[in-house]
Amino acid sequence: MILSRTSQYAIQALIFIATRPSGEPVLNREIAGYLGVPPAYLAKIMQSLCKGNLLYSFRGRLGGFCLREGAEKTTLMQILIMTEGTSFTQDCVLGLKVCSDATACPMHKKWVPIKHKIVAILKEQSLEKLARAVQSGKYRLSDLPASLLAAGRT
Amino acid sequence: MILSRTSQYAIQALIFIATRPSGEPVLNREIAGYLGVPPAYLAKIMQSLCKGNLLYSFRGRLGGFCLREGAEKTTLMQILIMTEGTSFTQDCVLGLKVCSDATACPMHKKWVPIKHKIVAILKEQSLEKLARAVQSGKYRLSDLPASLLAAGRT
DNA sequence: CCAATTTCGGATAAGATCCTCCGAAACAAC
DNA sequence: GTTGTTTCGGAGGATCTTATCCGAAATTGG
Repeated sequence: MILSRTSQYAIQALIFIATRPSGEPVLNREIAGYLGVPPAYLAKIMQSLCKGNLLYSFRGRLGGFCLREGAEKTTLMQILIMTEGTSFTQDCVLGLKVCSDATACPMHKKWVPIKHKIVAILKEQSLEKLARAVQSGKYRLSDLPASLLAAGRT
Repeated sequence: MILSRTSQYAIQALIFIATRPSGEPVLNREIAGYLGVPPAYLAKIMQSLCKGNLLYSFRGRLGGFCLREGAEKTTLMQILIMTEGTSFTQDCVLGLKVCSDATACPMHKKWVPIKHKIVAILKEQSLEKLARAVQSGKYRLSDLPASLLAAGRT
């Protein structure tokens, strides 16, 4: 798998929040229900996204999570650095500790352009943009069928 | 990490064997020593590569591993399917169980071309080709300094 | 204040990956 | 046959990721 579950859940959750009216806290329970992911685990991820200054959290009756000001501009690259660390676009494909243009593994020359392309695409995708894509109805954020999702919303 | 340790060790080991005279068995101990990887673990990986019909194994005094006939033509893609399964180039980036052109996640359209490019490159790289690159001296297969590697060879 | 709701924080369990160990089997050299 | 070498196969441990649970703290509404 190219991305950890944690990263996938984090991205999905953030996009979901970005599709909702900004400023209105969204419940962890609602997000987990919509995405079909384990609520207790998602809660941990949400916590770390708060610590990463992407989200505000509110406890109690009108509680939940919402994006910090400006967080709609966050790119997938920034999110992944938070969840996967910096190494995931830097490490050598073959696992060599040092692998640069000067001292390269036999895949280096072929791999570097791919890596750059991936990073470029990840930096292009903002939460705002991805949320709009979902809102357009052309793209999905969840495996759950639309009928179930609509039911959960009421 | 984009590739599992197991996959990395497998690829490294196979390329290493491909750099050696074909038909002469190479010891697991020698491979592990050259690559700087845990010998007992590598031994398990070698076993599975035998079962995958990439290697012959010989026990006893003149034992070791060598490539099966034609195995120099094996591509990285074939090796990775053995070690990672078929999912690693198929799965959705965001983790959706179903994500196709018809019913796509918001990253799908951007991601698919990258995935195809990766697969294309993996299919281009044969053990033969990679071994020659290492033999040319321009590329390295190991983190260990050349001085140690030369010492180990005697 | 009290009750209900929600996140927080820590502990812990389940699963996968990574890694080690050891006896057994196969093989070569003597 | 004996000895030394090597892979084979199974069992187990270490560590990381994924996931669960629960009491505590914060917040709202009555």
